[in-house]
Amino acid sequence: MLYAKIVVGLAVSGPFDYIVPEAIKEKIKVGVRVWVSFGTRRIVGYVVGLAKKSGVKNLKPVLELIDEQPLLTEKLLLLTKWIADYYCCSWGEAIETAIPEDLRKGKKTGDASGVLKVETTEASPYLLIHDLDGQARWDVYIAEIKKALDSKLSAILLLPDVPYVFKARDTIEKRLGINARILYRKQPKELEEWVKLKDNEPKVVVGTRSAVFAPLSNLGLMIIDDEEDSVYKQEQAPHYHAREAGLTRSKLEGFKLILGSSAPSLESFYLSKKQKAKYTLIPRRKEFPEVKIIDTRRLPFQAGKKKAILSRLLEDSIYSVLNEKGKTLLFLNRRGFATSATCHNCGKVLKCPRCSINLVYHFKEDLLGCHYCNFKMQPPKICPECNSGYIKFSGAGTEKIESELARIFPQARINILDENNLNPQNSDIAIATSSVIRQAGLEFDLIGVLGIDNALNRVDFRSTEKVSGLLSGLISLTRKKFLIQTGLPAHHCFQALLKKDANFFYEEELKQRRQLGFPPYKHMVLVKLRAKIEDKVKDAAESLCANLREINKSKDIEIVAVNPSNPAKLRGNYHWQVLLRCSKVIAASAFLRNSLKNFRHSGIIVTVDVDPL
DNA sequence: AGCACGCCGACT
DNA sequence: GTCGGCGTGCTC
Repeated sequence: MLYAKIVVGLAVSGPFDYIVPEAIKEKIKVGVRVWVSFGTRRIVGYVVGLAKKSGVKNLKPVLELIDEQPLLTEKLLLLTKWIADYYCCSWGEAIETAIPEDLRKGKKTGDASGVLKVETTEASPYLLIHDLDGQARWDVYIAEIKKALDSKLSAILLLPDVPYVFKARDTIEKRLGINARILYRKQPKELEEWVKLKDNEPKVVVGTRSAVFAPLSNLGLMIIDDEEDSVYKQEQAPHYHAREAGLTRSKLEGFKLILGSSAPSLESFYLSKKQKAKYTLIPRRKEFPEVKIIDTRRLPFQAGKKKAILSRLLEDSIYSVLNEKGKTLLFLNRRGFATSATCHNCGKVLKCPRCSINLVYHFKEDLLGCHYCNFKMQPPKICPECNSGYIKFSGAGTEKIESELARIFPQARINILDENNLNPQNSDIAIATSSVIRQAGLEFDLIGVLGIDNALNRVDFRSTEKVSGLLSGLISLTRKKFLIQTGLPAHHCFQALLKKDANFFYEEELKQRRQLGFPPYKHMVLVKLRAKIEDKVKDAAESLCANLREINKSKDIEIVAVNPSNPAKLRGNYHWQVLLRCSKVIAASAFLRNSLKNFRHSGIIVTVDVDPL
């Protein structure tokens, strides 16, 4: 008798044993897909093991073989198993996040030939490239890819987004004179492209997050560019991070892993600090601008009025740049005109009906909009709450700044840069939110940073890191003058710029993270709960938290808090979360898997997010 | 995640 | 009397 150990793409722990029928005994292999009856359903199963005996009675048979050759290599099975153990999902769910959709639905591949195996036993060194120049790291990438190909090994290059993938593919093809493959979710002919990667020809694959699972068997190199980008963390469960998956895959398969960024994550910097990764700093080639930090607490008041949006110094600087026909960029991370709409009479602040978020007034459309869901409404003439007061708009967004500037500098051409219009060509003064920073090749004579304190005052331990990354992106767009208006001038994310020391911020931030027991020193785990009824979610979250505290025996696992999420209401659902902290994620994940198994509150959806961003 | 089984309310 | 609500348990 032969039995197959099979996992399925559902939130159920397996593997499940099935009888292998005589007819397919010779053909079934670890790594193939099969059709199985599961409960009352017929679904795709993934064979993760074969055994001569089974401890389970009344087994069902495997219904049908889907693949002639293993779809999943042994290494890919190990990697997905690790994803399941670390990110607290089932092995089957992890496998399904690693393969194209057509394969999850049981579509046949038209056969792939992967027989020959080139084992690479090279130790896996990690390299972190901190590239202040912005583009210089590409020389290293190209050289390393060439090196891999010369040793008849393949390379994977990950980028945050599809347009970058195409750009990178072109660069590689041009500089190396080869053909590179492209891989990203939902690309045309994704399945075909995926299957083509399985032959053993050395090749270069350029892709997005999911390409970390590209089915290459002879990897010599993986590069993760812009490794600090949050898109490398999957928003849906399983919430894996491509950097962590890449590090683990590198350990399993023994290839070199390069992390590249102009503003590395603290996780990666810490990796290099611990000597686990080699650190290379590429210095900034163009001149460093003059940096000034303007203390807004000491801004002179305009005669009898509230504080000005622009400080005197910034206003004067813009004026002289204008006079010299130069270009100014003003950065403000708040879209819209007014960031809150308040009733003059009862003080009611208008919020999105589906989210716990203030509505933002957009001048051009003359609409109030929610920046979380796409809710929009006409601004009411009088307060819907008390039916008497007028609605007053306050808080400055990019549109407000635009109108202010138009008043102060009537002669200037002023434009807001956003997703639809990233070209500052015809602007004397461009106003932008963070979407602009990625745009390569922009150059300004003056950059002014406004309203950054909101971002810094968030109850998010990563807020400082985000601001620092934002500033380093911005400062790369000028070689002349960089002005920051802030009420927190002593903050290390600003002081780092004054010191012109690339590592100052990281050292300082790591000190604080260590003191507070935050990542990368400790791991956070969020158990998220959501439902339509607020009280139900609250009760469920609190009872889950109490339950976890009661049954937790591990000294390493700390059940920190139970809170409403931020935002607490999103698209009509209420969100609560239980926060855990630990040093050993695999153990904490196993603890949660066990505890959540018999925790059922009807109508409530529970998900686990390990290492949340 | 589904899907079935089972025990309570309001309808032809 | 029965249709159907969803709470509960299971899937080799």
